This record gives sequence, structure tokens and C-alpha cells, in this order.
Amino acid sequence: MADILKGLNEQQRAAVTAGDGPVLVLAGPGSGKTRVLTHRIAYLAQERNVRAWHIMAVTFTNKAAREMENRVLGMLGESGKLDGLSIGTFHAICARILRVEADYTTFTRDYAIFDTEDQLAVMSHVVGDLNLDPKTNTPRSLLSKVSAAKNELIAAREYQPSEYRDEKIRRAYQRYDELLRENNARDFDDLLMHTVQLFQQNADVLERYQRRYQYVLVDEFQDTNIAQYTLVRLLAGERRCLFAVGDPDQSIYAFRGADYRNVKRFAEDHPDAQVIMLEENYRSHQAILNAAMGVIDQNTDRTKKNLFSQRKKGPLATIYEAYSEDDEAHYVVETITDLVSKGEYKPGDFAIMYRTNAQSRALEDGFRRANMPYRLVGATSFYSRKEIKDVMAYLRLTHNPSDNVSFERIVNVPTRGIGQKTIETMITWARDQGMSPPQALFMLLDDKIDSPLSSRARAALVGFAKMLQEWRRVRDDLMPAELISKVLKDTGYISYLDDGTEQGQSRIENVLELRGYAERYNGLPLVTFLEEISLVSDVDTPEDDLNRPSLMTLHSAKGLEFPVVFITGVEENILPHSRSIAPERRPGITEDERQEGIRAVEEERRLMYVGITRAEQRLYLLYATMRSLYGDSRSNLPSRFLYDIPDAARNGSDLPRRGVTEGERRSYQAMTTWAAPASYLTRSEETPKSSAKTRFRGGDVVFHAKYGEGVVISAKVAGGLEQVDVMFPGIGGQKTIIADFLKKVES
DNA sequence: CTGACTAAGTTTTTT
DNA sequence: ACTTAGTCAG
Repeated sequence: MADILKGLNEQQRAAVTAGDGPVLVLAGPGSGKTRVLTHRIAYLAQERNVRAWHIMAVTFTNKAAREMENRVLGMLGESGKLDGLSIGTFHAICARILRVEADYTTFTRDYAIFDTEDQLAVMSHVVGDLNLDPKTNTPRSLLSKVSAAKNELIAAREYQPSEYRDEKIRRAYQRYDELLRENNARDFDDLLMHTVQLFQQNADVLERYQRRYQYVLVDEFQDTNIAQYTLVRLLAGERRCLFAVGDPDQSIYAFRGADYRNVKRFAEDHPDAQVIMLEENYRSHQAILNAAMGVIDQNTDRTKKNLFSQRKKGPLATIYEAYSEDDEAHYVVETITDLVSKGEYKPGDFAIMYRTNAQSRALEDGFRRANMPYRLVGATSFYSRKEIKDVMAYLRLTHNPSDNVSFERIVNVPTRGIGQKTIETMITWARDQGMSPPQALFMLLDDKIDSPLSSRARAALVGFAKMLQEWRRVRDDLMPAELISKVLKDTGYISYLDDGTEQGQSRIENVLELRGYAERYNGLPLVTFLEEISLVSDVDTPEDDLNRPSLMTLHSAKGLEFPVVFITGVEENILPHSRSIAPERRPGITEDERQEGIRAVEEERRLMYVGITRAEQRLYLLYATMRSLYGDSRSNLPSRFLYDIPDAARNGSDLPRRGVTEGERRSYQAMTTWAAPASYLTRSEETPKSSAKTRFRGGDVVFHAKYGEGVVISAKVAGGLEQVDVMFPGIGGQKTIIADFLKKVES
């Protein structure tokens, strides 16, 4: 007991030792959330004699799951009480349940799991099948609607269209699900929704799992969606032994269905829940926390938290105004060099965070120029590389011949004379025969079968079919790695990649790395390998402990901490991202759209908050006055979030003034030449152009994304566009701006 | 059927 | 700027 509770504060202990009822741990950043959950598992196993078999712990990523498992093992490993403990992501746990309970579902045990790319391929077929206009109904947009519905547990036949556009979505959803079924495949959202359906439709199955999982613990609860929350409630059942840990202020995945209101729902659904708040921060010193609170306090619809730290005082947040992204990179590299040479920090103590992956480029250049090694976190994941996906498609098709997406992916890779036309003929023919294309492919092996294919095309397809048949024959006798070797050899895939370029070489290395990785599955069935690869985003990076500065997006910084943190590109249009502030710039939007815009900016604010709170000792916030984006050079204003940081918590560059003072407004107003309303004009003056009403008039205070606040001098409509002359004190000059780019500021 | 050209569209990311 | 999807001549 002493061991497990050692080093925990009173609230943390209360959480770890809480009784069997529902428990909600609401905790700030750096308060030891995950630690509490880890200790809770060890406590249950050791002190309460709960068999590990009865415990299910859900984490946000696979990596977090592995780390948690290791830590629990470290705490009570020798007692060997962890048999059967389930730690993993929702998706991994659901995938396994669906496989084990396949008899209760309409999919076979061998079902494939489709990732985003596969999903897009399926949805493209849907657009074709339904003759939808791909301009207005892109596969991507349809998919996001379907995914949102699934996340809310709305099945295709329950989807209620409320307007005409939704009717198309409903049909697309239906067709999409049909195609998945034909492929014997589920997408990520299905894993969750189908598991919920399995439990809802089979009381006996649910009861079995409720008996098994008597303790359900969920980490990062603010990032769960409705499906996940429903699942957790079903499992907890009458016992309601739910233990959820989260921080609504760190919810940054709403864009993919996470709903931080689950936290509120949990409290409402469990009125007797024990709610434990952890506010003490063990990570950062107070100045950093004050900066973080200044930013997050601007969000509405939240419970205010008072973050405090007993750490000794540390430096204030430094704001640096760079000229450009190159200067930004330069400043980062210089600062690191300086702090390292003083012996205060080692290279691995630094992290550089940014909103978008595209921003890493200039930083990488900077590091390379200075000959400083760095670590790039995330970016293109190993498993989303083309060459890896190709090889995986071969294995998946071998395992599940109904997988049309994999079939279409590699039927002509490397090129073997099977072109678009042949594939089309083949698919049409297969459909006419009531078979899947891969099934039809095997039919071609029989000479007597008639088909509309040319003899050349048929010969090419037969060659491919023979290979596939051979792989299917040996798949149970070979280890996964051996099967990969055979596929590579039979298809000549390696020489296909070897195009003499460096890129080709690195692709070959990647494929060989995949084969090396598959060695770990020696003795395990192919399906285990396939399933785990589908549910994992990236390979273990053994260089994780490399002593280098890390570059990452703010999203991938979640859960991490570093002594020194730089956040770059803290600018309007980047953080908050232009897409999230688009609604507030657009005039004449509906109330719903406006609310949507506010929600989007609040999520950006939480992202900024997550970034700031990663810092233990030093925090640098950078913005550039000039930055190249999509080719041309643009300038952004410093992010609104910077202005929310209290003066007492920051030093460095002074932020440019954003507003218009009363004195400036009056003096600029004196310059105004009113655009006279139409009623003031005589008939002769009333030309079609000038009679149009302007939205702005002299004296209005307006906001422009680039120049900040200004005062309208005059406005006129010409060529169908409202042109507004505005005086901007921020730049000390006058500009003519199209009205659409201006927003009225309430004064 | 393949390689070369052109147009379009650019968040965040884990599963 | 840069990738990538789609079109077209060889």
C-alpha cells in the first residue's frame, strides 16, 4: 500500500483509492492525471485484490497504452497479478471484440480494417455509383459527414435527412456501408459503432463482457466521442464502476468527433459520481501557468480552474517578433545553442511546436544550416507511405480476397499490363456475375470460363491470379515476414522501387524495415499482424531517447512535457488557423454558423493552451511579420491569444497595438467623406453604381485580418464591389479594402 | 497502357 | 510552393 500511494498528494490518493462507484477526475495539465490512472490500476490489483482480468483501461494512443502497462508492471511486476489486463485504445479493444464475437455479427472473423485512404477510395466509388457531382460532393466531405454520423451512433438507415443535401448524404452513407460490407471491411468508426450495436442487440454478449470488465478506466476522457462514451456506459452497466480522467480545456480533437461535453454528461448521468479535482501543477512554474490561464480563461462554457504550482519562480514567457519564418528558425536555433553552451540544458530538453506540419520546413532548414540534429515527430507516418501501403495491400488481399480496395490498389503495381480499361471491364463483368472482382479473378483461371476481356488483358489477369492463389495456398504455412519476402520476390516489387533515385532507395529500406518488423510476429497468424498494423499509426521509434530537440505539431504535443518549449507562428491565420476564423470574417452568416465559428476558435485556444502548458521552465512564443504561405508572401497580425497573456507573465517584444484609441477615431473621423445614402442624392446623381447601399460608412471602426483595427474614411460601391477607404493606426496609413475583408467592430 | 502535362487544392490526427 | 489528381498524346 505504502508503495503505491507514495509520492501522491491528498487528492491524487483520494482518486486512486476511491470506491467502486463512478469517479470523475477533473484535472489540469501537469497534475498527474495519467499517473493517477496508472496507480489506480496497481492499487486495484494489489490492495483490492481485483483480478487484472477484470480491469479494462482505455488510453488515447497505443503508445500511451504500452507505457502505462510498463509502469503498472514496474509497480507490481513480481507479483504477476497482471494476467489478462486489457489496456489499449477503444479501437483496438473493439476490433478484438468484433473478431471474437464474429458469429453475432454480419462480418466474418477475417474482416479488414479500412483506414482513411481506403475509405476515400470506397467513397469515390460511391460518388460514381450514385452519379453525384464530385464538385459539390467530394468523397472527402461526404466521408466526414458519414463519419460524424457514425461517431454519434446514427446508422445509415436511421439517418434523417432534413434538407435536400442531406438526402444525398443519406444515400451516400447507405451505399458506402454496402460497399464496405462487400469488401468485408469496417472503417475505424464502424469498430466503435458495431461494438455498441453488438452489445445493444445481444444482451447475453453484453452481460458476458460486463462480468469480465468490472472496472473500466478511461484516460483523456475529454477526447472521447458519443460512441465511445456509450460503449463505456454499456460496459459499466449497473455496477457503474467507471473511472474517467480528463481535462476539458485540453480537448483538441473535436474536429474528428470528440465531444468534451462528455465530461458534463458523465456528471449528469452519474449524479452520485465522486468528482475529484486536481489543480496543483507539478510541471511548470507559476509564470507559465499564469500565461496559460490568461489564454484559456477567454473561453466560455467552461469551469474556471485555478492552476497553481509550488515550484520556484522561473523566467517569464518570452515573446519574439521575427521578420520571417527563417528568422524564426534562426532565433530558435540560436537560443538552443546559447542555452546548451551555458550548460543549462541538453539538446533533448527542447521542443518546437507549431500549428501545421508545413511550418516544420523552415525550422528544419534552420537546424540543418546550423548542423544541429533534430527529431521530427509525426509528419508522414510510416504506415501511410505508399510503398508500405502497397505491400500491406498484397497481404490484406491474400488474407481477405473480398478486399476490393486493396485489389484495385495493387492489381497493376508494379505495372503488369492491367490498365484502367481492363479493370473496368473486369469489375463490370464481376458485378454481372454477382461476384467480387477478386472472386471473378479466380474464375479466370478456368480456361472454359467466358469473359468479355481481350486475350492479352486476360493473360495479364491470369498471371496475377496465379500469384494470388499461390500466396493464399501458403499463407498459413509461412510466417508473416516470409510471406512478405515471397510477395516481394514474386512481384518484383523491390526492382520496381529501385529507380536509381535516393527516394527509391529509402522506399526500399522502408519495405525491408516492414519485413523486419513482421519478424516479431513469427509464429503468430497473419491476421494478428494485419490487425495490429491497421490499428497502429506509427512504428516504435527506438530513437525516442535521442538527445535532440523535437519538432512537432501542437496536436502531437499532447501529454508530453519539455523543460523548454518554443511555439512558432503564433499569428492570426495560423493559430488560430485561418479556417477556424473564416466564419467571423464573413458577413451575413447565420447564427448557427457564427456559433460554429466561435467553437472553432475556442478549440484553437485550447490548442494554444496545451502548447503553453507543455513547458516546464522556459516558454518562447514567436510570430513573424512576414511569412510565405501557399507560394506568396503574406503578413499576419500577432495572434489574438498573445494579447490574452497578462503583461506580468511575459517579456520580450512589445505587441503591436491592435485597437483604435478614442482620440484617433475622432481625428480620423474628421477626415471622413460620407458616402451619401441614396435618399440624399438627386435623380441626376443617382447612377446605378452609386445608388447601391454601402455596408460601411465614414467613422465606422473596422477590423482587418492583416492591418488590424482602423477607421473608415469613406465607402463606395463600384463594379459590384464595395470599396472602403480605411485609415489604420497600426500601420499609420490609409488603404482601400474590399468590404468582404472588413469586420465591423462594436464600439 | 504509359508517361508527361495541367489544374486544383491546400488544418490539426489517431484509430 | 508543392503535391496530387485528372487529362491527353504517343
